[in-house]
Amino acid sequence: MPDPQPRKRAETATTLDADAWIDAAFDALAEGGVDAVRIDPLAKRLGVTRGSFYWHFKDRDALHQAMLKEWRKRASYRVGARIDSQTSAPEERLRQNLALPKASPRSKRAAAIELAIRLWARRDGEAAKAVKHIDHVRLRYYAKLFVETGLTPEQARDRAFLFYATLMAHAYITDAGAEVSDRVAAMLLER
Amino acid sequence: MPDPQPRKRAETATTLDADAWIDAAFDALAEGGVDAVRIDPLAKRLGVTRGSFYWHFKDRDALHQAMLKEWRKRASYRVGARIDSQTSAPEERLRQNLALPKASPRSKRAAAIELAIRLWARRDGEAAKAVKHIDHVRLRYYAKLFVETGLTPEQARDRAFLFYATLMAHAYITDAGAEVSDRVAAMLLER
DNA sequence: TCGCCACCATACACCTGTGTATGTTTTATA
DNA sequence: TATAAAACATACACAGGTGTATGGTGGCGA
Repeated sequence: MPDPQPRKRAETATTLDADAWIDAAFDALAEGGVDAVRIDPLAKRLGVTRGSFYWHFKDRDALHQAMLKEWRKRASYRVGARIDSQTSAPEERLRQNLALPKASPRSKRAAAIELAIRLWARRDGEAAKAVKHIDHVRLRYYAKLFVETGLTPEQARDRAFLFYATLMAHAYITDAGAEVSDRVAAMLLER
Repeated sequence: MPDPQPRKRAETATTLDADAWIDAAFDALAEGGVDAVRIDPLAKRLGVTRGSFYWHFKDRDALHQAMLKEWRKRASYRVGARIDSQTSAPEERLRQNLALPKASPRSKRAAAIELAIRLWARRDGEAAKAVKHIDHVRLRYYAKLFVETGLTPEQARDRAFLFYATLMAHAYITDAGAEVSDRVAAMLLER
């Protein structure tokens, strides 16, 4: 996710470095959960020392909160981007949501991040709020699309749940079965 | 999970204490992931010192492997128990699988454990093997039941995937929607 | 070009966890 | 009840992480 937009020179540099810390933090999160988001290892990855971190963040918890804020933004953005997309047919947009996570390296990382945050949410209230919010946004969005395909609101909610569940299972179940989840997805869209 | 079966007196005491460590380890796993499975905190919970641990286990990794072994046993047992159950109707057995995780305290813990192990599996090969195995066992079992309801093997595999996905979503999505997942489950069984 | 400030490095005190070596107590069996 | 093994406690060396205080450096604006 490159962000080469310069606003003010000084401010860009500051923001960019804080984002670099956050990006590295997400890498660590994907690999080992929240507890793996440690300052010293991140500093080694970034080629700097702890001094840099404590310039951009107050403490470790500040980084955690910044990560949650960033995740909320990204997850909401992905939904919003599809809403504003030109491909107006709802079936097509749903199909895109299924096509994207096709075992790409990025989607694997995203799945690991979601797993880590969901586990994190079991002990952290803020993380729990973020997960609840994102789940709500996604389910609302999927239901909205299914309504546009002609289903009743109740039917659409049920179908959206199944749709979301299929996405999750496809991402979390290691025993692939790619063909199976493909046929299942087709079922969800064409019935 | 009480296990009041005495085999030999001495051996029972030994086994019981090792299991006590493993049980406490699962508590820590559910709350904070593998990294939270630390010897000293566990010792404090159990009211003993590190000396006890290093009597029953070689090192921390030995405890981790023992946990994976135990999880494989439990997860397989749950499926096996339903297979040997008296309620022979496959629809009824499927319904039981849906009814059990009804937000009970135990099922919440089990869900957290599964989440933690799935995240763990991203960096540990043994954990990955265990998850893959359990997923396979469960999907096979659900598909078998759906075949008994009259579906073709291919239909049964698809339906089993949806069924498993619904279970996972019900356990992992915090934004409850209990009614929705109930209606969805009914759909999966009655169509 | 001079100084200031953003940015990072260094050094320090402290804490928590691991693993090991060696006591000390309990338990069971002869 | 004497005694050996089982089960746990204690003490130590070491590693890695957090936070803070303070020192260094490079760029850029007057």
